[in-house]
Amino acid sequence: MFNETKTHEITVDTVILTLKDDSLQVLLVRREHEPFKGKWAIPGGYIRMSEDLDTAAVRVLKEKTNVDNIYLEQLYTFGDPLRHPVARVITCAYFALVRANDVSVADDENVAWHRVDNLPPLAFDHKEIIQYSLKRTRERLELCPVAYQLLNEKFTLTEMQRAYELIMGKSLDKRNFRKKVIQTEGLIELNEFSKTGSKRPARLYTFESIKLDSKRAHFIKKEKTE
Amino acid sequence: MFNETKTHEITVDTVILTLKDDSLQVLLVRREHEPFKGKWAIPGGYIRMSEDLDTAAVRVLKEKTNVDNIYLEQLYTFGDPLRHPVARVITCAYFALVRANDVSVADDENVAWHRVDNLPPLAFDHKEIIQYSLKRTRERLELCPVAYQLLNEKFTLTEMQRAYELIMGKSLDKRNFRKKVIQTEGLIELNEFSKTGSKRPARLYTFESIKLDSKRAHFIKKEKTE
DNA sequence: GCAAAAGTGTTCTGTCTACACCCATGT
DNA sequence: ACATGGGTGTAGACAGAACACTTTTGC
Repeated sequence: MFNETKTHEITVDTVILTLKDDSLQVLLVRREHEPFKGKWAIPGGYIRMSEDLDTAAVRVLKEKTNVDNIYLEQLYTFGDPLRHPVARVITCAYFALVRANDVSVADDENVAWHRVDNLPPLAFDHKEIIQYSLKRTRERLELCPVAYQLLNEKFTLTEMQRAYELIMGKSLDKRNFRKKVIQTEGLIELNEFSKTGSKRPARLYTFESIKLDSKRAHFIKKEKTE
Repeated sequence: MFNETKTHEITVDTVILTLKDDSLQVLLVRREHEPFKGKWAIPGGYIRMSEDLDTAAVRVLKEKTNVDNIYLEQLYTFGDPLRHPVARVITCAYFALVRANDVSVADDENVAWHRVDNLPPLAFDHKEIIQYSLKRTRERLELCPVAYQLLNEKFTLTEMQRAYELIMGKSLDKRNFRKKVIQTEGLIELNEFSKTGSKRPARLYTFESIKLDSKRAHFIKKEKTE
């Protein structure tokens, strides 16, 4: 009976997604300790006694990537008693969308971006968590333009379309995409043009700085319909 | 530093919703102990070491209502350090949709259904949890006909429409509602008619027994589009 | 002048909304 | 026969999908 009432450990783990090298990538860290020593895992940590779950997730993100003020949303809480081979650890999973440029990661043999379509073997149930975060990201994208969280502050519509395509995993019609996206509230057309490349310059756009955090994320759909 | 790495207590709390007396109601239990002794709260309990979170939620539900095999979905994990005035208790909240007829509750001064539009003062952050469960239920209802989880096995379309109206909080057009609902996959038109009442008998419908559990709930939308 | 990406409209189709009357039964 | 809730169809608005050519620049 003691066994049945004992409390459990609880952690936060965060799936950190970015666009990089024309693919959707997730930040993984190599585990330094058993279990799964040497395996890749999504970054996580314990929750301090004075911290809200969101705050803990923000802290973990900041520690790993040195970014804050980004899109961060609680994903799901995973509590299978067998998910951890040794202890009983329940994890409250978050996911974050970050701009690759904003991130300063020690991208070395122990911390690295991995393409979500080519993941290495992962510790615990982290593969399932990542898969679920992708599903949720797609759902979010259908409701609101969170993709701009992955883009630079100024971006072309082609870049934005490519972000959508990478996340949704399918190609989109250029005209339909633009027709829809230009009537998105908050999108601002700039009088600037990308000067990259040897082709026709593309108009740049930006987004009003709508601060989305995990608290507001619950209400995205509601806000849209009101 | 000890304080910062100490583990936390974790519970599951379940918002149990039903339709009763032409209103959406939630099952509340009166707290027997401090803190909030005597206040109403949603039922909850500790997670056993060998239990998955879903299993714990099912168990709590079974203990309180003696129903199982109903719609149960993880809602959100609430972890504000101030949500519990004494200890640090993180709660993984679930919500369940049950048929009032299936439930056997000791409906007394300590366990009772309450209309969601007229809640008594609640312990902890349980009001917020209930509000969020209503929002989620509305979202689910837009994607799939979970309302049948609240209806008797055989029901009339008018009953189903009323369920939608109570959950969505607005009245619906009868013809549009029927047009949409009759093309829902899984709805079966019976050659039986309700003989209640003194008016024209209404055709009865039923649903194929699609077993929805919290695991599948993640994939409801996906299944619909595939 | 040509290669390469940027930019631009129309038609069709299916879905959602608004809306009013007849039907079957019990009393 | 009448009161009551059950049951039905159509027209307009809107959103999403399919689809091809012209424009601007660097080389």
